[in-house]
Amino acid sequence: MGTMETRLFPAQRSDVCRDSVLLGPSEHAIPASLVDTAIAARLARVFQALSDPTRVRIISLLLEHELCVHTSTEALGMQQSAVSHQLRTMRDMRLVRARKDGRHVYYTLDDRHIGDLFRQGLAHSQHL
Amino acid sequence: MGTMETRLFPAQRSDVCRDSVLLGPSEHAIPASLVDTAIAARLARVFQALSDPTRVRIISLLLEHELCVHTSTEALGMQQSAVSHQLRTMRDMRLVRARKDGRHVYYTLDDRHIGDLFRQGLAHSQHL
DNA sequence: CCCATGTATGAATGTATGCTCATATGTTAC
DNA sequence: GTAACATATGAGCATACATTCATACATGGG
Repeated sequence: MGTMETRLFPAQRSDVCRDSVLLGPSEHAIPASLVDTAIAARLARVFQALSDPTRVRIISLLLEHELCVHTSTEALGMQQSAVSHQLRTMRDMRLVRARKDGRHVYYTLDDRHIGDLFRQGLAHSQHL
Repeated sequence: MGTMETRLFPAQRSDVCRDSVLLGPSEHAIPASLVDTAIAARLARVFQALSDPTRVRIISLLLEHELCVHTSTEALGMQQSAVSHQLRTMRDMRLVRARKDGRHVYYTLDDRHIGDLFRQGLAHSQHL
């Protein structure tokens, strides 16, 4: 966690535009914190996985314990097809895992980090 | 952080389908953790704000200090118009704040929580 | 074996969204 | 004023994606 030490709120008037006067016109100092394109894409993908209301609600459902598709469908008040499609998406995104038992399929959150992100996002969205 | 105590990985076979046997056919116990539709929508919106590679890169840029549009544009290697459009979106989403100075406009992260979310998401995306 | 139940999936559709191009607005310098 | 620079914005386009409908697949009960 403490890998990236960055004070967020200096709000210094230290723009690189000023630096460019010292460095020369095209010699802009690109902030070292700029993430690589590939990294950015992966990170965006993670957030995108959580960027849909239905998926958010599914995650909240699974925070407590695993649920089968049928129950989730009823809890969400949506069509079974829609839920299955989302669960498929979420499986591809490694958000959930499926366990088959007879004709039921039970879904669980794949990773506790997902729950953590969910909760932190929730905290932020409430203090907005 | 410790507001919601949920063990994520009991993987108990405690689905409500089983409970429904006890409760009656349509008497499914909906997990209390299921968030309200409005809450879910807001939360999804927060994550959606971070769900685009360009926005992610912009956030990473602004982690260190404020930057003007021009510098950001060069750092990102994108068209000025594209960056301005994104910054506009991000302003609407309360991700960034603008400060005007002469012909420059400097952007900062609006809230330190954004940086926190960013870092936590980054951590998750890397351990995937 | 047949039927009900639980789940998955493909096609179609509507909508959201990110980018580009062109252009408008605002500011500084000459 | 006029030119150069910095930023914003609207229209158009292409793509991504969430849902619905119809249907297929799988399993268990009678």
